[in-house]
Amino acid sequence: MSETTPPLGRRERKKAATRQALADAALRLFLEHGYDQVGIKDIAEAADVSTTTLFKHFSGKEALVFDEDDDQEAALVAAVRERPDGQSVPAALREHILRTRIDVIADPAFAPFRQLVMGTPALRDYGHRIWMRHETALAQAIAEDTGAPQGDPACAALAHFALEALAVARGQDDPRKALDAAFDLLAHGWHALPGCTRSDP
Amino acid sequence: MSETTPPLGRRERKKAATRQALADAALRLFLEHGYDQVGIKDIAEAADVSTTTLFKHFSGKEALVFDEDDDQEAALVAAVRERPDGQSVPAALREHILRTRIDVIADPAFAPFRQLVMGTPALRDYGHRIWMRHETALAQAIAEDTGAPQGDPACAALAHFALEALAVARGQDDPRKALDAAFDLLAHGWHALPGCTRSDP
DNA sequence: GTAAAAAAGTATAATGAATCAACTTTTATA
DNA sequence: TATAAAAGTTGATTCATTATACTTTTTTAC
Repeated sequence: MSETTPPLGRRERKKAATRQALADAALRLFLEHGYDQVGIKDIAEAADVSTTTLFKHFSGKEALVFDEDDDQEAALVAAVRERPDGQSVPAALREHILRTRIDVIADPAFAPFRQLVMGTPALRDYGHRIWMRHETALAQAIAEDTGAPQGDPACAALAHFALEALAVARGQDDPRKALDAAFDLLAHGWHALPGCTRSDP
Repeated sequence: MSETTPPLGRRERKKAATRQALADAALRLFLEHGYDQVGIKDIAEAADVSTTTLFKHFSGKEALVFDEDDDQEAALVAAVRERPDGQSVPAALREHILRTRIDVIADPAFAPFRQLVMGTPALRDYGHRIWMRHETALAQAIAEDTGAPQGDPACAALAHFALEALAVARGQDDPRKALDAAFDLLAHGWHALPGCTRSDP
């Protein structure tokens, strides 16, 4: 669906292996000693390459932790395009994010990784940034779906807020409940909330 | 309203002067040559202080560009608390943000500054981060206003989205229109939009 | 009014991420 | 097989930021 498919040459195989060795070494060391306690040099040494080689594979220290997920964007767009009949766009996005980004991380096996990322500002920010990269693609998919013009501000807003909903949810005690609250707001608006007195149309 | 009020000692006066000299020199140099072309050393020299002194006044290179606005948060909270009768929370926030963060910047005199910040990823991100710092205070103000419990996820979501609306608006051709679209979404929900077929309750 | 404390500032060196330039080895291919 | 492209290496270099140890200024308390 993307690159040179199955027949990888020896070259690309070795390249991928080096890259993987770097990512593995980095994650292991970060989990063992903490992100700030591990230097680029340590990682390169552990993977038995030079630091310059490391930077040819990864754009920076934080990138070592995140797999550059190409499919993630496709899945997000598909969640909108191929949602079941009768399901609204916000509902489709809520379910997709809940399934792929909240429930998965809730697995106790991911706890140390989760703790590493959320406990390191540089990693939290970087993760958030690459997640938000899907904003324009998602906005476009929503616009197409609803027949709105390219770059319609309402679609752009929904796309942005839907992606941000993940950050909101993660900052709360009960992420699932918080995600529901955020998407209820996006679906029905603040005026639809119970304790919303003093409102004007 | 905050610090040692009028009677500033010589010490604090000089300190403030040094700080201002640094901020002025930084902004001037950044505007002249671009953020990445100016080093910390250049700024310190222009303000005639050592680089160590610079870092005693500012937490980092990006902070030189932004006045650490203490009142900003107070104004945001006040916009919710002291809004006119009959105005909803989203409407109050929309107006406040439009007035203090969109219309002001639209002044052509701010164009170079605006261009500097928006054209420099490090500055754009930093500015966004300090703006989002008001999230919890705003969420609390909203919760108090509506009688919701502390840390209510719907209030947290509204606070987050309302602040993010600024970023959405700035990324569009017509920021004012985009801000309206974003706040319409927050106020009335996606289901209230015209081209919103295939929706479920 | 002076002495001690607190705070601002300086110089210098170190760390750590990221980049640059020049070179070697490996792999693929014409 | 020759050769070009890509992977990797070495070593130096830049730049923001921090640490250490020192000097000067201003305040405050006696």
